[in-house]
Amino acid sequence: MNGKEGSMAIQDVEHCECSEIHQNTIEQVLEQMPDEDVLYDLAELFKVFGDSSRIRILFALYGADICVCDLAETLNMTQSAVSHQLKILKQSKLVNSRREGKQVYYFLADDHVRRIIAQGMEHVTE
Amino acid sequence: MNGKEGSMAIQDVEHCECSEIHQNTIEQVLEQMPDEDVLYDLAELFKVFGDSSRIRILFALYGADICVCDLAETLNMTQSAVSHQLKILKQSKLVNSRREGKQVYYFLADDHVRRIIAQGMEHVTE
DNA sequence: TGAATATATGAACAGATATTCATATGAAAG
DNA sequence: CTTTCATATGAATATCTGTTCATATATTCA
Repeated sequence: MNGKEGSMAIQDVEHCECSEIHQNTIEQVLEQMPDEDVLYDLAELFKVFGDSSRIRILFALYGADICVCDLAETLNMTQSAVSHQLKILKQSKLVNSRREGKQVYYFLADDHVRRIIAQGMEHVTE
Repeated sequence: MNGKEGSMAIQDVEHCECSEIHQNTIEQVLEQMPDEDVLYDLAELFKVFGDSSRIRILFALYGADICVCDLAETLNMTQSAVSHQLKILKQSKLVNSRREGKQVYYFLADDHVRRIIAQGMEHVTE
């Protein structure tokens, strides 16, 4: 009895007890929303940036390619911890790596990463 | 015995067993790194974007001001869950609110939010 | 081939976090 | 002022996540 009836289906649960629901507002908003999976991917992307260790790694790689060991030393982290985080960063396509003998050098994948970080910095440092 | 001695102090622990540490690389990287607290704040900021529910809320608010109840209904969330997330978004200064009678309308705080999201979208939808 | 070194990875644990449930607050209408 | 309605909030819980520890993999050098 809230103006939403019939063919909606899937989940016919109430989510709030309010009676003042603006149905047309809701529909308009829903129309301009990206697909659920895009939203999910976007959240996942930001989640990767949302950790101090990973942000520090990304900043370290901002200007130069660095090997795992130097990263660990620079950031006061365990080699293992760095490796784990680098794996996450690589899976998210934020960094890439190349092998040089025994060492593996990591570097930022592209300029998207730099731009996203730069945007965030603007908000933080204003 | 790794070339780093004397006045460093604070934490004199080894973080990896590598002997091939490039000391000058490390120093250069450390110089161009922002302060720890800036990095922390930046990570905290992205952490807020790094959750599906909050991203969905932000997208819903992208084009229009919406009250809590409509948000809940639109996003298939509990009113309580929405409120909790809105609080986090507000504390991070990503949204603001105004009261209109019994309802509270939320809206994006500024264009930083839109730009950060837009940058993320570029990476995700490419 | 074998030893040494740099990196990767799996399991376990501790800390963080999103949701739910119950309830409090605050505005509005009678 | 009392009731009703919209929102806020505290506590509890289940889930997720980052680090550590132990160990595996892979490359170089003797």
